[in-house]
Amino acid sequence: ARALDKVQYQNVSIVLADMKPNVVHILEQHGIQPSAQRVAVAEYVLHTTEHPSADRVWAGVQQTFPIISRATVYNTLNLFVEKGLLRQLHLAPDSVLFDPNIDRHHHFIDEDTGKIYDVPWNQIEMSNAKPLPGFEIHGYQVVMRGRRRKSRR
Amino acid sequence: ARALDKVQYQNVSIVLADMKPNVVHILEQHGIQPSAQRVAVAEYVLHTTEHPSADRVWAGVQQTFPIISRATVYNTLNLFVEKGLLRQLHLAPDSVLFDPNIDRHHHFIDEDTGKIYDVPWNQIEMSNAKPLPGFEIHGYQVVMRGRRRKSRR
DNA sequence: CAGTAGATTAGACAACGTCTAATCTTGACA
DNA sequence: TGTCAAGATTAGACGTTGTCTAATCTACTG
Repeated sequence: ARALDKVQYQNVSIVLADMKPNVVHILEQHGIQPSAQRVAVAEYVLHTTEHPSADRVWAGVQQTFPIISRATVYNTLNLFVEKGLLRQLHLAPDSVLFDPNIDRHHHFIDEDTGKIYDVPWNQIEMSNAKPLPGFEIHGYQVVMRGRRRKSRR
Repeated sequence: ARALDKVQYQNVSIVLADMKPNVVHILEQHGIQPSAQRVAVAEYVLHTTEHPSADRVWAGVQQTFPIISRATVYNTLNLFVEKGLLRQLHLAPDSVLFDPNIDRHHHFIDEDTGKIYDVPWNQIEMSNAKPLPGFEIHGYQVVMRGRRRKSRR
């Protein structure tokens, strides 16, 4: 695997000091060419416990990697989803969210803030989650909605 | 309750022949002023088993009620949701969908066509669907994804 | 050191949903 | 019935999200 400790674009070169080689390996294991931009996006999106939107990722990555375009972030995130590195969530009306947790789990949505929380898979017992007749099921999850309880005593 | 058998706008009057008075009562029961446009939207959206988007509703209503603007359809659908007549679904990346079925139920998404099917509430047995600590839960549902099975023999 | 495949880019573009100011209709009241 | 205020509707502008395209750049090959 290559070092990938710097990248240059348009005569400007950028040193990627803190890039853990770990991320490069993850990309390669998923059959993704580890360009510097992709490493930067992976570095951000795989190390968050939130569920950021594409533009949120763009803003976050730009802080450590200023030279990256919006199109690349969108391309990269879609590539990661295609390669099984991320999952897309369609839970909010505003935008698609990306979930770095690819293990089975459920979601809880705070209706006030829009924040999304992971719920462990085995916290909910479920049975008879069968597909419709004539269909095959690819996956399922429980989506819960609620809001923070008023503190009382 | 008023008759509401016609409406006029900009010197053009439209007769609402087939409007079931039933729909007018439903609107009034939910505290909604039954204008002609609202009745037309309700007539369409409450009598479908699909899960149309707002623009889909607009197109559908226009076939029987040509004089209605896009803004009114959006306003009306949002009003219906606010008054508990419809529910919003955030299942697809493209647009918000509206569900005339306000009873508890689950959903199955055909990943090929994007079509959404209702799944009866009691078909799935679930337990321990508790809120996160410090939260109160407002509702929950199971979202399943899959595709039509290839026919074989 | 060229040549080529793949990655990146800026900006145009399309779709969805909201907003605003103006206009219209309705219902109340005289 | 005529007037008026409150509410409903409208066209179009606008903002955001996401995709697309053609051009440019980088990295790999020999």
